[in-house]
Amino acid sequence: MGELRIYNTLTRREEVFVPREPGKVSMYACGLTPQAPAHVGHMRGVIVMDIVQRWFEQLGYEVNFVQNFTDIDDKIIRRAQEEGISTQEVAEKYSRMYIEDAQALGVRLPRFVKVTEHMNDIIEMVQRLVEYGYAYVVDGDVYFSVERFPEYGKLSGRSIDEMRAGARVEVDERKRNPLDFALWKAAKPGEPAWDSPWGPGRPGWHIECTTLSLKYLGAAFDIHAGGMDLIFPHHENEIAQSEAYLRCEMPFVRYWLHWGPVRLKEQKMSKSTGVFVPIRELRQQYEPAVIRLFLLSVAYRTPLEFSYERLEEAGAALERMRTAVQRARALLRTLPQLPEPEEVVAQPYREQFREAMNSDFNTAQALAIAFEVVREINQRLSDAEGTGGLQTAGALLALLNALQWMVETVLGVPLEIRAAPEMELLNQLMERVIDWRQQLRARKIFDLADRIRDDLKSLGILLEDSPQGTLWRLKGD
RNA sequence: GGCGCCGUACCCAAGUGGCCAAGGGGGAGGCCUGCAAAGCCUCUAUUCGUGGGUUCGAUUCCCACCGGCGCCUCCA
Repeated sequence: MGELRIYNTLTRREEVFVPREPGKVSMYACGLTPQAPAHVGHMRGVIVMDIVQRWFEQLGYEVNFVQNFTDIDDKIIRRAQEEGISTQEVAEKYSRMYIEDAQALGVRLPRFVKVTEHMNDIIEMVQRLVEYGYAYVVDGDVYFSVERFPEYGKLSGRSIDEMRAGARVEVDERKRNPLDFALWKAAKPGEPAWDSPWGPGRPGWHIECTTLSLKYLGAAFDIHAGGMDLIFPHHENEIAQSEAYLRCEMPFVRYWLHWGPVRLKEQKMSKSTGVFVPIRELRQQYEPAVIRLFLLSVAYRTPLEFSYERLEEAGAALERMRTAVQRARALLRTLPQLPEPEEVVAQPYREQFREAMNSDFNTAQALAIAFEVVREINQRLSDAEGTGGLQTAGALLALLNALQWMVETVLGVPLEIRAAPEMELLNQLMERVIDWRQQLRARKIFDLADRIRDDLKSLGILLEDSPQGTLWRLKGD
């Protein structure tokens, strides 16, 4: 049970993860088309991949994580026309915004690669597919012939016949099969275009991921990830063209990982439907820690209903963790020296947490373990307050370390209260305020002491009295 | 119509063929406190959509039904 198991969409089962190369993990996530601000649905993928990467690192793997920007396509062209700027400018603008959002959420950035910087690679790959007989040319367009790839449909679990029967797309008469998809699209007048053996044009939708992932990660790389809505047709088509390109001698990808959709008002959050919450907007209202906690409170494959109520709950839960950490630290600070951590106390929790993460990155369960640690920390703090004894200091430290490892290192949720430059000054000021108020309380001038507490509360500064003294903290957002 | 997923307490949400069905939020009571706050303790699913079946035993496996969702078209 000590090994990582990942749900593989291809086999529809959880499988023990075995890397292509010992000690190394190669992974690719389909990035977005930078043509509009990213929304919460995109953010879920970003956070999921961050967690996956972090966990692999904890397991001792060296991670090579690549993600693309599809910086040329129909939507970008349209957007450029709307905004009156070039397609490069559109892509640049929204890519930068995306990176900024990801960083703000504490995400470790993957290696980003752009489609427009790899046109030669793409053209070469399309040429090969034509050469091998998997693709055909019509009027400057190049199409992949799904019938030439017998395993077409293996990822999404459908057959060519089934799909043809239920096809809702209008049929392009030039295609041999309605499911055939474009590898290369001839440019229409006025569109950005690149020279190719078939005339000026640009890549079809799916080819960029094949080209880029194979270029940077090689064949049969470990993990290919994306939202569930990409399973068909995007990833299905990627498999077809990639394995055709590899002459069916080896698989394109070892493990397919897909996260569930974020929904809003009972409907999938999506740019096309106009039902979405931009990350930008959310970031103004909630700090990254709360957003991450919200997203991680549900297993990554489960659809997640977006709601401000859930966000508020995540905020309350985070505050519970932070309060425990703060109290524990305060107690430890009163000791003449830091005790030796009593690891045996924290070990079972670490084990359980590990097991949860190894179960297909089950962050919901992992979080439950973290909260059990919080409870034990609080219990020990209560005991210490009751008896005035600090016998448990070593245990407390071990638990605190474990909690920080779980929540901060692995889940990437910061437990530190924000570290603004003014914080130091505020610290010193509060130290004095608390001291003055303590004197009032000692003289039983409670009305004034209470008024100080109330006034500070209205400013968002909470005071908590305890036998060990008074703790203060800023009210969580 | 086809493929697939889900239905667990007031809300969110893990999970397992058989120990008390995690955890968070909320609520109730108690303890602590000058009062608060925080915290601790207890309680809040004899039960896991409904009806069958398999089994010594099912919430967990199978079937049917009801309800919700995703994909089949751009989509993270």
